Amino acid sequence: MKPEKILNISVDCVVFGYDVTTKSLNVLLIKRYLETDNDILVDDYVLTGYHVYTHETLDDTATRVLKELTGLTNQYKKQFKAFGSPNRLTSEKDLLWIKNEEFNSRTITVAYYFLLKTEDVDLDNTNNNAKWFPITDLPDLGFDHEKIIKEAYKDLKEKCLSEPIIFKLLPDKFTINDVQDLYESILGIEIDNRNFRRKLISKKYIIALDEKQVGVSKKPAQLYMFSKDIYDKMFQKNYLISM
Amino acid sequence: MKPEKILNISVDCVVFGYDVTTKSLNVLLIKRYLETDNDILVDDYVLTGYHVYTHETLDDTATRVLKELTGLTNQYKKQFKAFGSPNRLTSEKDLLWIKNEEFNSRTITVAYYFLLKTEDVDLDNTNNNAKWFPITDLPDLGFDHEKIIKEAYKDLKEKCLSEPIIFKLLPDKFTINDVQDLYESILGIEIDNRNFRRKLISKKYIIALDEKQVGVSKKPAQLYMFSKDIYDKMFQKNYLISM
DNA sequence: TCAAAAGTGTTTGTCTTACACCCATGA
DNA sequence: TCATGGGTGTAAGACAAACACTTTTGA
Repeated sequence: MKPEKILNISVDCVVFGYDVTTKSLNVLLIKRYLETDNDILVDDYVLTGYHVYTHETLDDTATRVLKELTGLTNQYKKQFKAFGSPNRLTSEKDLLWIKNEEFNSRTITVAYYFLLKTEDVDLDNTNNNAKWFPITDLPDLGFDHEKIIKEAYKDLKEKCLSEPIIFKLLPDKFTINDVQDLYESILGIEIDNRNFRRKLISKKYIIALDEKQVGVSKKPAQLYMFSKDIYDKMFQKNYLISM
Repeated sequence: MKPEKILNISVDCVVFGYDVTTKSLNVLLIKRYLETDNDILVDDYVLTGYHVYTHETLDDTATRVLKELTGLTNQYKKQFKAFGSPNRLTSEKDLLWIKNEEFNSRTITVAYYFLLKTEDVDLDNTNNNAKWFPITDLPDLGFDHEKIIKEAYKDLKEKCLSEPIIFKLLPDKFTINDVQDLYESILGIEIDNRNFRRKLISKKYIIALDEKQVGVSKKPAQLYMFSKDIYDKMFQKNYLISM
């Protein structure tokens, strides 16, 4: 039985990756290009996404979409919002583009974001014209995808304050300063290094390894890892009313 | 032009209301009943919900659904999750029920919750067999609506810790103990009255009125109100990393 | 030996917690 | 005058914030 697309329901994925060396939080986007003999009709970027198949859950669709783009499975994903405005795909450009595609202009999309390690993604093996863009410097975007990315980013900012999802963006072994840099990138703030260090090291689920950085041309830093096991065991949501 | 339903996309609404006198957080549910000559085929409750119309945004649909059930508009609403499992409507009961309705068994629903003051809802004027149930004592529920309610409740628990949405569930004039009781109901915890009082009163957006309770048979309590204006002005999300 | 980033302590103030009794009122 | 829920204060400990210099390393 051939899988059957639901023509008016899609899943779009905001793929976040963090580049440790440039200290940049990035989003993975796909080139959209259409021209006639004389004219460039469409030349921008969009999120990766696809129809939901009739036999799939929404989570399944998101997982499939990520796998097709990056080859990766088992990445952190979160469904954060559905977008369903009747005119979300009705700009001139978007209608032109849709003409060549198989989907309904009245499509509702369920949006997910993924957090993954950029080092796990090999863009040269994708034939999608996929490219990383810093969240602070996005290109021209098609459909309502700028809005979707903004919402994903907002949710990520909030979530990273209350859950240790930030480690999904880092290599398994990281330095304290890596974590601080990442928080600073995501939140757009500066953090005092001494206070941050003390706070992070005091968490029982942050484990110092018997290892230091290698191949750096300066003093090599202590490496740490995040223990999900310990986190899960000790963590109980603390109900501190702090509005 | 007659509004046209999208047959595979719906919005379901979890309507939360708080009953100050019984100190119970309640959900508004609708009776679902179907019988043959001999048999009761369906006898349970469901959330209020409806198809999305082609010209509507998802928010529009939610607003319309609430208005049709309660007559209310301008209530706090939040889209919290989309549900799209292929078998979310495929229990025997649900299929029987759907046969009499106009929708597709492969329907995706975008779920919202509303927070409102029970006193604003006049159930006698609705002809929907709608009824309030305590969140702690829900009846047998149709479709995947138990799951939807659980997720809504989870989101509410989290949100009420970081945003002052709790006041949407209270009358405009309330006592400190009302607020404490409500937090205790939602979170299922006990809170120290003196500490809570101090903390709440210290918020600049909690304003003591020149008024006390009337018609109570004990010492009447001081009344307060919540000032959204002050809250909005002073509030900037404080980025305290507290995982 | 130098450049660069890693790493380190203390103080001050604020916030959280734990805890028990008196007060004002209407019946 | 009594029953009921409203309202009050303090001390101890934990946590957050501000702040500048020394150390280690590879080049």
